[in-house]
Amino acid sequence: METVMRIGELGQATGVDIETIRYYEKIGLLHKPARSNNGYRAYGLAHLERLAFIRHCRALDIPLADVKRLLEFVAHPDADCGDIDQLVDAQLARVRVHLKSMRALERQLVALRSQCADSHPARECGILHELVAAARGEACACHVDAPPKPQRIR
Amino acid sequence: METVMRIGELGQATGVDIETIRYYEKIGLLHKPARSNNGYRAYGLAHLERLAFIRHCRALDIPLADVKRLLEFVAHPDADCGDIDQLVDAQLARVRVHLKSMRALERQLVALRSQCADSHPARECGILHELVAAARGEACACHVDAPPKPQRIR
DNA sequence: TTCATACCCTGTAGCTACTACAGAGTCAAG
DNA sequence: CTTGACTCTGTAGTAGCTACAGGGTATGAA
Repeated sequence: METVMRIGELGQATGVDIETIRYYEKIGLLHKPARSNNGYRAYGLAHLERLAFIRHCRALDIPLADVKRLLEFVAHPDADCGDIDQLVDAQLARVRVHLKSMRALERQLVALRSQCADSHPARECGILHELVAAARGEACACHVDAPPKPQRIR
Repeated sequence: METVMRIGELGQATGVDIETIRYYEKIGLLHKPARSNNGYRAYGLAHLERLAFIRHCRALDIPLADVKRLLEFVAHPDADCGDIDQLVDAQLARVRVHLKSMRALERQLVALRSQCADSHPARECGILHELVAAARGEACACHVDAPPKPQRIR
């Protein structure tokens, strides 16, 4: 008794969009499935497991390139796993950097938000004033602790 | 005495990459500057201010489409600013959602990371085991409090 | 039988916000 | 007269999808 699923069922089972599944196949992350007589993709349990694995890694925001490497480790259990912890470390570092800037961002936006509450002509808008002043390098509510020096953005 | 800058100087003054400046011009965010005899872009103070404004908004991670709207408010100070606070609110909400998921992510990655320290065959790698188990919907170190139900990602 | 509808197929283009060239022209200093 | 730093245009690439267009297929109801 073999489990065979069409793409829609696989999507349902894993919570992954159909288009995304086809995309994963196209970039070689998901193996090409067999086809039914009508040309529909026919997936088995192995596909389900692999896709669930990918999905879980993506939920951890691990880039697809790294997911690919992890899948290779899964496929070759005798290979040395020396890089796996580094891969996770790198991901953790990325997340922490992101987290730090997000926290700063939140503070800045809260400060900015406090400058304007109601509707009125834009010329009287505290938010706009803040943004314009900040752009001029003046001290602003949202960047009180930041140096006025221009820094390279992303 | 008019201030005239070439693109490189403008980039230096604002900390924005030259290619990015041209990109902003192309998408209509930055006005087309006058040209010198040799065809080089010749920027004035207005461009400097506008670009600094954009840069500051981007540092707050405000999407370019919203930056465009803000610039329209700056250009039309008599217009009602009713939407500006909502725009900032929306941005704040985005950042907070992001922040929340990032915090969860960090916890999960830390838990995952603790499963593996040294180099050994992949079949013995705790990280890999965790990921595979998680993909199967079993309780895993990184998702102890999460339901095993598949959820739509992104 | 015919029709609606709910699937599925391929292929391509779009999204955000840049970034990275290629291939050419301009200009000042040595 | 050459070198090097700057500038120009235009195109294509990045991540990770997402959204079509334009077609085929399967199933139940009228």
